[in-house]
Amino acid sequence: MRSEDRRFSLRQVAQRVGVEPAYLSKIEREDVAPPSEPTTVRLARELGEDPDVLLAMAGKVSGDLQEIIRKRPQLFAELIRQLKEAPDDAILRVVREVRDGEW
Amino acid sequence: MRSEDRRFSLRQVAQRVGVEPAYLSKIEREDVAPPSEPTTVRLARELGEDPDVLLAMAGKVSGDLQEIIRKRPQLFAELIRQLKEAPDDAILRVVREVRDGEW
DNA sequence: TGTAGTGTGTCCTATATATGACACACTATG
DNA sequence: CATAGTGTGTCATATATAGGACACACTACA
Repeated sequence: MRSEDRRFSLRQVAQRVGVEPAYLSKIEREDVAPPSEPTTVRLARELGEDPDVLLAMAGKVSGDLQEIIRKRPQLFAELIRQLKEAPDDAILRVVREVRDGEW
Repeated sequence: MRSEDRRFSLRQVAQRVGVEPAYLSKIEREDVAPPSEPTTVRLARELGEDPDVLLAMAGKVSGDLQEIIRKRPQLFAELIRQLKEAPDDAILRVVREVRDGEW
């Protein structure tokens, strides 16, 4: 049905996200540098995508993650570098362990 | 001995770091925005400080860490948010566990 | 066949980022 | 007391970042 597709036209999405259609067009075709974090996040929400994934595609890391790291730089730096080569499921195991963990 | 102190004069350090003395002066007094990542890292090395810590003070997160995160955004996002409130020693335990871990 | 909606190309601009250049006033020292 | 070295204030600037404005050509549909 056309009235459904319409909701995802460039202009409609652009309006909901709060940017100019022409700008959104260029973003989609990667004709311009990726948008700012706030814009990227609004866009992700509008498209039902994971903001962290879109931010990653934009070459960025969410500001809230950065803040967490910055509060204990050495600890997190070591942890993350340690996990650089770890397989996904090893990281997942750590995530669960921490979630269920007693400390 | 003066000749030892001299090595840490603004100008000497500035020269080794590769910036103008006036600029370094402002950086030290936080009269200007923190320098770029490369400059911050060179400065940290010159002062014998941990680059990750200086970067954190500059409100930044090392580019190599960001890259690691960006390669698996969901996994790392969840892990890091999970560890937001964890005490230092809990994180340290995870670090060791991963280091010694079999995967 | 006209009109409403679509995506896109070109040009422009405001703000932030990251730093340099240079002059100046002060201090220690030979 | 002259001079070599110190830190600092002021001004300027180059590049990057983030996005708006507007016109245009195409398509669908009434």
